[in-house]
Amino acid sequence: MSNNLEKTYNPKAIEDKLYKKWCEEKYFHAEADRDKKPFTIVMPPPNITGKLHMGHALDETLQDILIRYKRMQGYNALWIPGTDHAAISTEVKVTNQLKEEGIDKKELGREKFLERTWEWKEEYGGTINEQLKKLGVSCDWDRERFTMDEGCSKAVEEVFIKLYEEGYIYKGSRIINWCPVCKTSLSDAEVEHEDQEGHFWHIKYPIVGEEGRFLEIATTRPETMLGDTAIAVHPDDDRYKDIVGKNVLLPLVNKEIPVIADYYVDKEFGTGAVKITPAHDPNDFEVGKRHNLEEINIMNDDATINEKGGKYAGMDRYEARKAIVEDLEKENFLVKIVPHSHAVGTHDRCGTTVEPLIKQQWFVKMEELAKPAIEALKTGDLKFVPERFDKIYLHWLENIRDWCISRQIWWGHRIPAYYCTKCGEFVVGHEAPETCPHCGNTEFTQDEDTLDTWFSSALWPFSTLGWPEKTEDLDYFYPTDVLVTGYDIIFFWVIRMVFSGFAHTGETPFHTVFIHGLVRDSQGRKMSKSLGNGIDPLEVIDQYGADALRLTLVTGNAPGNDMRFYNERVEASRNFANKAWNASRFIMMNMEDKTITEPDDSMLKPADRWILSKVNTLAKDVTENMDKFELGIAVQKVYDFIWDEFCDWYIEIAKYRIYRAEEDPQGANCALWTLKTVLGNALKLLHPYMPFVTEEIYSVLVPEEESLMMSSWPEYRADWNFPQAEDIVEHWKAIAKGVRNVRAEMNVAPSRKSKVYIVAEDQELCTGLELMKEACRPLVLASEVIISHSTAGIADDAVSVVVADATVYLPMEDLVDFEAETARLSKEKERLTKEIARAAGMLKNEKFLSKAPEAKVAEEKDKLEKYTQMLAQVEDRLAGMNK
RNA sequence: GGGAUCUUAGCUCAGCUGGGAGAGCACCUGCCUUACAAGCAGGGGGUCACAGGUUCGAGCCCUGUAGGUCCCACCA
Repeated sequence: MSNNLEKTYNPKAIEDKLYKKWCEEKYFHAEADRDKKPFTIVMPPPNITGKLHMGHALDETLQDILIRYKRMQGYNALWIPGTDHAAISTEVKVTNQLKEEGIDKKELGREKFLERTWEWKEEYGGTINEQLKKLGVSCDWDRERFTMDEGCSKAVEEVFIKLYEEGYIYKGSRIINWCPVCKTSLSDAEVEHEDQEGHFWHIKYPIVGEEGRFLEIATTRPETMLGDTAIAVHPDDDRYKDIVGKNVLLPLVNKEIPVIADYYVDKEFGTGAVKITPAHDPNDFEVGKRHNLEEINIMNDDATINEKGGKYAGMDRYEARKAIVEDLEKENFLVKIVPHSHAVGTHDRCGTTVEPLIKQQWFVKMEELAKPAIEALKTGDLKFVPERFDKIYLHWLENIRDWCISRQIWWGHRIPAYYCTKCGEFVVGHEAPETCPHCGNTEFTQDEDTLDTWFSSALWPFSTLGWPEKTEDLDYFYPTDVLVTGYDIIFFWVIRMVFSGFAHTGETPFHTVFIHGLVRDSQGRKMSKSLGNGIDPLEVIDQYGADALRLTLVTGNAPGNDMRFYNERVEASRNFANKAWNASRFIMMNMEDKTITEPDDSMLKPADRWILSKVNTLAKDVTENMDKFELGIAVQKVYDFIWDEFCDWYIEIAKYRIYRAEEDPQGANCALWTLKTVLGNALKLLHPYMPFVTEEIYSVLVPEEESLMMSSWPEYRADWNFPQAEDIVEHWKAIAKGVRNVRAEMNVAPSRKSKVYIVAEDQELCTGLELMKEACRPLVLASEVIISHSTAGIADDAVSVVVADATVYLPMEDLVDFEAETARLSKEKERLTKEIARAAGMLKNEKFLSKAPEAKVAEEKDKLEKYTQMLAQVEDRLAGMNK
């Protein structure tokens, strides 16, 4: 930056360079150190199937802001990165890739398939990390983990065995969600319910022994009638009371099934009679259990009808539906077809309609495990930001059902259960036993199933720190501090991490869950591959820089809310980076060839004190906001400070002394020192949000320091509190605004300078204003500024501007339209009259006086006084005009 | 069916424990003023969805209404 100063900020020229330096210097690395307080975040591991999308960009940016902030505050900040093996997603991807090569997964075999998947992981698994680096994330790459690496796998095995031995894991035959395309079971969380337009088929079943009498049922899935084993009605339903206990004839199948009574049935819905298919519906399964009904599975794993389906065998479930409806119609069993929309479960990874099936699966018994997780939230050991997500968390945990953890796929942690080849009994353990405890056999085969991908990520906060070993890292960094993630993943992951933390480490894995929303497109739609409306963060970085992207993602949005993303917003952020860059460029240009020293306190002008005071307050406010996770508010304050206070006012005021460096080197030094100091602090406050541009500027501004990211966070200091200086500068600002305003209204050319008279009664104010007279002269476009107590010597028709405690006069008779000036003053009079009425009204209110806080009452009194005085001045002016 | 959340300027959204309505973009006017036209200065524009209530005081708290979004849920 020093020699060839680029006029606009060019992120490409610095980002990669700085990131490389940070890595080389090991700034991101953290080791346990008992002299420092730890601050730990584990990164939600991106899937190895994925590439960086806006959701990641947001998630990682928030984490990076927190970790950089805490690091600067002196914490031993550790951020652990890693990736997730994403069991089903990856298996689907690799399977498809093989398919394109004409290779069938089954034929390839398990071993070869896994080899292939590992290759795939090596090739693509790391790309997302490279993309993350473009964002500037300061995570500890030396500690990068993978959910299927040795340590994590060990943790998974340990947990499985432990939970099994404690009775929390069991194997059972239960109805589960089955994906007929992926051919695996799914947990409830992996099933998405979407409303689909379907039909209600009304079918009549002949009642056995009552010739000509039928029982009419309504169903959305006629094909499952092949597996019907009963018809259920409500016990109190008078329509059907007499036929409970009788049999009906199942059409097409020609089998007699009983009519049973069960409270599950809703009398008001449909016909009040429900066909019961225990093997293909979760409710029917429950009803079947209560009534000891036979469970007839009529489907194969690919959702075609099996041999139990008679003539329909071999048909797909939807073909079978069509054929069955046709046959029912042919044989006069179909009463009517009514359009009906209802919720259909689909697999969240592939969109296939889920088929409820009875299967042998492994489950985690949840009720007991959920209790400490519920308790933690209630006691405050765990909290959500924003709080409203408490309810979602609690509702899920309080209604939790057992977790189906086995998957019939190959990519994942294999279940550590070993089956005796002779008697078929199994043993759970780290490896197969020597001999079967049941029959003495010595041959075993391991369970073919793998575990739900979330089973391993549930252990992430402690498996990454070495658990189950009792490592120093675990002892020092665990529990972690904050978990940052989207609300869409609370069920899958957050809840499972919390109960796992309690079950295996005895404590919550983090004390705060910081939840963010989704990044949507400019029209508010979810970004998706199918819509093709996704915006690639890397392209945004390429075009505008990582800092601009990061700033965009954290501003203009309240925590937990979704946000819309569009380039105009990034442009605004980029412009801000450029603004900061240019302000710095200006300062650097003027600092060249000079040694800046800290001036004696007495040398400081009101403007210097004012801006020091401002940046000091800013540090305090920003820290408070960040501690409350109000990141958007915090950075907005820094933005406003840099642009509106520092650039628009302080730099402009400082120019006077800078340009007179030769006549007054001490004054220039004083201004430059203040510029450097204040900018340095502002850069620190901005650094967590915009790490690259701030680091680059800082390295030139403060070359004596090693790095901005490793520097210390500004703290509020009592000696940088200058209310009097602030008062003077605020007066000057009001004067400048008033002058500019009036000139603009009168269309005075900017090039035309005028004399500016400031008349104020208060001596102290006059003295204060006088101190900055020359520095502020350009701000009021003045040829000369005259400050005094009286209007003596000012032409009667001079234009006046009334500000608090003072009146400003601009003698521009030739340029001013007399009528326009009268009108303007009248308008001003009206405004002031209103303000006075408002304040006076409040002060007349007895209740206000007695109940409002004293400070508020005093404030209103001050305003009343101020406006009254201003009104008098305006009226004076008007009287003068009308002479 | 249960729950959450939103409704504020033309657009997208902030607005922390209640104390004179804000930003960015867009728009209008004037400026290439030696850091920045990705800029500077000035300006217009809002019944804070609606109706009640609490309060000295409500965009903010309470109740209800309307509309939108999302999540959960075993009415076949």
